[in-house]
Amino acid sequence: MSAEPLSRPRIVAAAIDLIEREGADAVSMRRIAADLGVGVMSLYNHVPSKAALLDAVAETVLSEIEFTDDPGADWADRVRMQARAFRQIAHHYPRCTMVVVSRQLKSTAGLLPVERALATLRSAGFDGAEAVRILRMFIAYIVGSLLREVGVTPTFAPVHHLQVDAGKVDPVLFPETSSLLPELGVCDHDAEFEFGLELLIGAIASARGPRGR
Amino acid sequence: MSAEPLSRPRIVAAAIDLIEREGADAVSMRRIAADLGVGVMSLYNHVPSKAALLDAVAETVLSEIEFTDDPGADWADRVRMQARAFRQIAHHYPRCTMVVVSRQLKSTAGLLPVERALATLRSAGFDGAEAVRILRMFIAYIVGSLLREVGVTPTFAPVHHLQVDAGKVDPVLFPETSSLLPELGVCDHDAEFEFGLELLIGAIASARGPRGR
DNA sequence: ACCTGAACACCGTTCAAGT
DNA sequence: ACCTGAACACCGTTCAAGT
Repeated sequence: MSAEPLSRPRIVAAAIDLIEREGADAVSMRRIAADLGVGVMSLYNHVPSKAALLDAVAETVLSEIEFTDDPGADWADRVRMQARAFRQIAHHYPRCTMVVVSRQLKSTAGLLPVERALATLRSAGFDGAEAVRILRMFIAYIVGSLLREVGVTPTFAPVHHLQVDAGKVDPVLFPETSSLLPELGVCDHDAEFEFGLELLIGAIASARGPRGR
Repeated sequence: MSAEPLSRPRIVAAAIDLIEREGADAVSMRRIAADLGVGVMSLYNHVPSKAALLDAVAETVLSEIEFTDDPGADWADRVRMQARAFRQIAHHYPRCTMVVVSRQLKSTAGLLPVERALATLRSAGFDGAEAVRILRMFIAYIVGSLLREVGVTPTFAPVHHLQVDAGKVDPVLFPETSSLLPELGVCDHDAEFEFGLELLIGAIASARGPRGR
């Protein structure tokens, strides 16, 4: 089918394609090989195992984040931009998001974002320990937001099914939930994400001020 | 092996056991059947598919959260307690956490926590839309924190490997990261979680005040 | 109603053989 | 160095047969 030689990047790209087309459950070495028009075992010349391939998928998606950092800008603006850049994963590779988030990478693929975030927070006047703490908090919020956005987090947030079978939610047992079904049934992901982001940045900013820096 | 009859709860319990013992990857219908001392196909009399079984695992773990709500307490205290109760999942069923978080449930299993949270936020004076927004933000933060705690979120937070191969992090390319390796290499999950929780509660509290209620 | 073994269409990966 | 088919030890699930 393709004249190009088999290579690790081409295999990873095929895997990402397959995941976006049919979901992570559809991934198999045999399927990817078929998509590339080669025998299964050919893959193993470039990738040691399926697990390693999925790690490579995660690393690649992570490394494709476009961080356009403006070191001259306000630290809060820089944090905003970095958080939004990270969130782009969910838009560019929605069905890979779970793969990215569920693989424990041991490479340095995700190190650049970390470096930038730490530098930004240090420039805002936080010491090392504070910067790490704050970074972890932002990552927790962002990762959790991505999972909701990608439609994976349980029972909470867009509950279209509940809206549809509104009768299923007993208004006596769950008065608040059933009265808020309209609100629970829709979710403006942009607005939702920005709301929490601003809240966190605001909280961080006022934590920085009072302590006097 | 066991005199008790096969039943859905027994199958789910065996699945949870297996996940906690050997991880989610070890789960197979055949393995669970073997653990229960029955033929594989017997399982299908109580559970329609492996996917449904994993959903049941998620629901069961979710429903075992111990929410001890004190409706008389301060709303901030109630939010604190509910967030901590949710986090108990990571302690009680660490290796099931990813399963819980990665399954999109359509049952009402997780509705009770939602109801309680909404009621608490309404009692604090937030209107319906605000309560939903705030709940989603807390859930994002908690879910993201659980994933870090369970050791699954990529490259960030406890980077023991990086600490071990400290030589791997180029201090020229990643000055902040490499100088903060000690801080990045350890993580007090309790402290980390409480830090973000208090920050969020504080921010919510001051968002409530100014608007005058 | 519940259990079951055989069978089918898949998996990931090892190995020995090719070029 | 790279590719490959056969083979092995697994999968989830359908179906027909048992009780």
